[in-house]
Amino acid sequence: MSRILIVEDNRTLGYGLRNNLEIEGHEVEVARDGKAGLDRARAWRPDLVVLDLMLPKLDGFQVLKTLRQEGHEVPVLILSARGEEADKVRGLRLGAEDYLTKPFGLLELLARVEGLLRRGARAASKSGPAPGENGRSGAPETDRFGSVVVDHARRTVTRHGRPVELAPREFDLLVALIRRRGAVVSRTDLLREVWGYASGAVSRTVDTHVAELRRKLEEDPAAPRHILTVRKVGYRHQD
Amino acid sequence: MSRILIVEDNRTLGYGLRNNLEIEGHEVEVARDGKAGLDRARAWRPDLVVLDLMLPKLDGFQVLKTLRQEGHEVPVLILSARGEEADKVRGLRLGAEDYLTKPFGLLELLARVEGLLRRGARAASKSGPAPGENGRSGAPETDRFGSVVVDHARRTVTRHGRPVELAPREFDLLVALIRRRGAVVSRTDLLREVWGYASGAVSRTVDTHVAELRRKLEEDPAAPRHILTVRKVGYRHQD
DNA sequence: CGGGATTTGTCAGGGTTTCGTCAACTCGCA
DNA sequence: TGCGAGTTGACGAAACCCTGACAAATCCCG
Repeated sequence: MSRILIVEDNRTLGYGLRNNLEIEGHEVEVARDGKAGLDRARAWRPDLVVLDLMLPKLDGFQVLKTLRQEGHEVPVLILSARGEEADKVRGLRLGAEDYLTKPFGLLELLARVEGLLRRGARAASKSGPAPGENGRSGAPETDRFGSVVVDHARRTVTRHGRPVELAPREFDLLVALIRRRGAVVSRTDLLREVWGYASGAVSRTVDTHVAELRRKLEEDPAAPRHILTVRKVGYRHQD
Repeated sequence: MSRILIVEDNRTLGYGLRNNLEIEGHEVEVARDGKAGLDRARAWRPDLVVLDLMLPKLDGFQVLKTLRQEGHEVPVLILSARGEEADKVRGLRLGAEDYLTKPFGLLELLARVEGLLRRGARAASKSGPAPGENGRSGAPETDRFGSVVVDHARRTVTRHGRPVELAPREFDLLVALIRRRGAVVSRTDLLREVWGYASGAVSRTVDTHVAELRRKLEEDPAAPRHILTVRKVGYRHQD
């Protein structure tokens, strides 16, 4: 749908992001250092740049500054290892649209990417879509299974029409499962998506949160019908 | 709905304004220096001009003066970096309709734009539309939730029919939450919309203002029913 | 079919994060 | 100088998350 340039030297992270953004339907390129990133941005004119700050050859700040000086208006989402407030301020000052500190969950990044693209999309097309804040790209506004309704914009869940309180991690986990539409998700993938790339969390963590979800959402938590265990692999969501 | 010309050399700012005004349903063009701005104003005949004062080639004062000399009565909203009273007076002398100093919140600008357009529309047609104060472009004139009524035009709020005094920031924050119609708004987005583009404001600022809103608007501020916290993300308004 | 090995479910304690609150401070303005 | 609005950091309370130990379930294979 949109063209996204990722400027990131960590190969694992770069590939992971590319994969997931491509699954979302975007065209993606990856540059491994600041110089290459700048060149690709100039030549390829992406709709969004995901920019790591710590980069070989030319750091993210310089890339961003140069881009802006040359008049590129492309929205930029900054990734930073340190959570330094100074970095954040500096980044936003230089004209970045958003800022994310590692470790971050994949879902959080995807959400921000979609947000930035939605905001920026209208600049190009003269007749923007109806101002009713619609015209979403990928995800629907709500999901439902059984008597459960998940409202993504509100970050709320109801069951039998009554609100269910989910903790942040629980909600993110639920979304990660729903997103896969029935496919099995390994614990590793869940940890990556929900907990974040650099997270060293292990052991019973995922299971505990799944249990909590079942307790709150399943009619009979002991015999789940929607959040299913796939032995030796992970979990799977079913309508 | 209306044609708006933005004359602003800062690309990031111009881009952001264009996006948001287009979301509000307006047709927008951006000129990056005074000369280009003047040309576009002559040729395109916008319904409103948003005019930066500090501009390359031809500063805002000169643009405005020339426009007026040539007989253009288009409403002009001046943006200025410095808050110099002299500038303001001079701008209004030259026939500007309104004046805003950076950094300003997005909402404040949007509100003034709508105000100017409404006023301008009436001036154009001698027999103004029915005095019922209608014919708006996007937002409704008032919002209500619980026993609270928000009058956008007057920037006033009542609760149980009795007026509630809100500070400017508090009112803007409330509007920003209401505008999203129930969706979660992150602290970052709130800072962007209410506090302004280049604002590096951080920490407890948003929370403090939310607390104040709850104190003034909620029946039981400790158990809010309308201005809700969404942990790890931000806040959400509910009818 | 049964025993052992592996995997998952459950639970509660404590460390951590996040939010609400408050008071001090700055700033612009009269 | 006094005032009100806005901002900030400190602090405490609450929510949340992780972990490790143990129980239950499942699988493997004899």
